Amino acid sequence: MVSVVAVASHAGVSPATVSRVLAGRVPVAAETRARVLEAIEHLGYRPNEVARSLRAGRGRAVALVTGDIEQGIYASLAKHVQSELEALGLDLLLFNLGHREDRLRHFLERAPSLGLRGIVLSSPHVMDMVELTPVIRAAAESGVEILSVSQDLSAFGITSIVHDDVGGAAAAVAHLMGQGRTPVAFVGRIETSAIGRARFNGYRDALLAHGQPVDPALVWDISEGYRADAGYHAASEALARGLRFRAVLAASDELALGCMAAAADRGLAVPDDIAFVGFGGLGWGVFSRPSMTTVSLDSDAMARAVGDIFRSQEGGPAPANRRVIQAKLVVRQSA
Amino acid sequence: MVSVVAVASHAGVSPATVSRVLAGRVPVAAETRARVLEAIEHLGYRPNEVARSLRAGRGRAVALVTGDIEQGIYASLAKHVQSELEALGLDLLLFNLGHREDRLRHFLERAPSLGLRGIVLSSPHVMDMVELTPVIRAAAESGVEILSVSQDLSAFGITSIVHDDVGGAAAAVAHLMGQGRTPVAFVGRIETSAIGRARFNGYRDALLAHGQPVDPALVWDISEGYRADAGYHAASEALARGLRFRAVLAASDELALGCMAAAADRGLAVPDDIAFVGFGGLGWGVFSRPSMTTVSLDSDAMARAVGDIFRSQEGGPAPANRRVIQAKLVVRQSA
DNA sequence: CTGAAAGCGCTAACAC
DNA sequence: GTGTTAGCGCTTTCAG
Repeated sequence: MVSVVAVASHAGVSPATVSRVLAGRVPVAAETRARVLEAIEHLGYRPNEVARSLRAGRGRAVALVTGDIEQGIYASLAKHVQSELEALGLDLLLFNLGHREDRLRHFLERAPSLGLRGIVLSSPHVMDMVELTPVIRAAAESGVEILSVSQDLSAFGITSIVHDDVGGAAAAVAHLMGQGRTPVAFVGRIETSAIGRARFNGYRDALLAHGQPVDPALVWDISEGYRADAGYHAASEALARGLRFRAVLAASDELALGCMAAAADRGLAVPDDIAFVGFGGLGWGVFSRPSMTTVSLDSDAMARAVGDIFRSQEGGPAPANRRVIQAKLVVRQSA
Repeated sequence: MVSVVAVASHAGVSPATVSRVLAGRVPVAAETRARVLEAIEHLGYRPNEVARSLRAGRGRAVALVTGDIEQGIYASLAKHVQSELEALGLDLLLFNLGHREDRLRHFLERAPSLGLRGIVLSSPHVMDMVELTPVIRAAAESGVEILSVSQDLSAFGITSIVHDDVGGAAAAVAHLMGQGRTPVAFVGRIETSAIGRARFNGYRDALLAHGQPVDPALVWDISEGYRADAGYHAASEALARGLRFRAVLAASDELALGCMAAAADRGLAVPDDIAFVGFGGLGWGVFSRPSMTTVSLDSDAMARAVGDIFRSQEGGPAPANRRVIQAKLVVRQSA
């Protein structure tokens, strides 16, 4: 690997000067700079990022910690965050928890020694903040910017970028009520999911606001993950038990798809017999049949907000400790 | 950050001894080791990975370069590869090309300076190997292990892990022929996609093997991406033009979903009027209605093969230059 | 405006 | 078995 020393000797200057030309913050004689630039070009020199990181005390990587990258919403977030970071000259380290939340702690403990610039927590899982706080504080003190995307941890002093899950769920319920599709069931109140809980709260509050009861039998908890199979099983069981409901609000598009399949398998018409609303706004929702009405989340806006945090680190104004992104109901065929 | 020096002084030994205890390759007196371990524990010491990387000349990160992480198959691959790498103590750097292939070159140029352990190329895009070869060679010479996953680049000396796309496509065609669903159309021969091309070749060869003509009007190129909308538009147009076909083989599950939507929108019955086969075997395919017959790809097996490469780097036997993973037809309702 | 020198944290030689 | 030393490649004082 060609180093500063090689460039320096080729240009007949000292390594320090090469470094100065690279940094561009200190004046260097135009003629000297030209010679250095020529040498860099000639030798194909690339500054060693590892050495820079060691020197600087931190590197240029930001970790994205997801619950499950296979779920469309996290994949979408990963895409946009990567793109945003790249524009800032930062790299994205991907860490997928795969619903094994104990691994989060180990990762956080490793963070300072990895020289991470930041960590974007994007797990829906309810975290044991009592256990995690010391680790997070240690990381933060060593200069790692920690933020939560999707789950609100601002109460714990962690900058959070969240969707208006409550508002989104409420909009969905209002839409269903407006069509007279009651009762409305809810699927996806995973006990361990902070997001599932928030969406459930929005559903519950909206029902109450409309003077509707919240029927526990119509709230389907699922054990883990927001995958289609969980939705299928929950809805199938409800239908088998003869529960009466005219609509289902699901905590993810995948869950909603599973539910719709269960309805279809019983010969029910969507949305006439039962209407379905998903959460996420994933691309394929347009092409399911019936196409999916969904509370659309804006990964791009979330990613831009993440970018803002890291931009502000470079001297700009610090963004708010809590940033809320709107969730918008997209009405299609299923409701 | 607590360093070796701090640990050393706390344990009353030299930094080198601490390092030796950590490495575990050199004998250290049991009593000394215990003192060091105690100091490490006591101070909460974590070796600085950046310093290690600088010293060792390379780090512990492997980059996964995807075409589009939002596509289910790449998200799935990312998940499994991350998990596999983690077991090896390696981190995953995610780089999403987003179909802007010129960025690949820049990334490859940066690779050596990032101290990457390896690069997993997982883009379907046809690469300009004439342009890329020098960059790849430079990276390889600096110790970065480069491998291609999904696209066969073994002819260029790049270890490749590929699915049997040809065999998978052939199995799909054979299945459709066995049901008498001819003619069979193909969607997704993207000009710039090596994988789309491979799958098309399998389709073409299988048709010919069955004594069927390959009708150019039934091969739908799409401009970019394997998204559902492209499939929808291609199939809609074909139907609008009155083209006659009884089945469609799509180069991705997303494309197939789009095609099925187009058929549904025209009131056609699936699979009776037209049958559809996707490519990928994504989880939600079970829950589309009709559920999707698909050529199932095995991201997990691919990831394990990737893991094998990096395991072998640590001294084991080097795996073959080309590894083929079977693609298996999964028959569901759509065909 | 430029050079010399120190040092980020670690480990591999090389002594002892 | 253990300590001393040097150096990975870079940037940043500190001199000049």
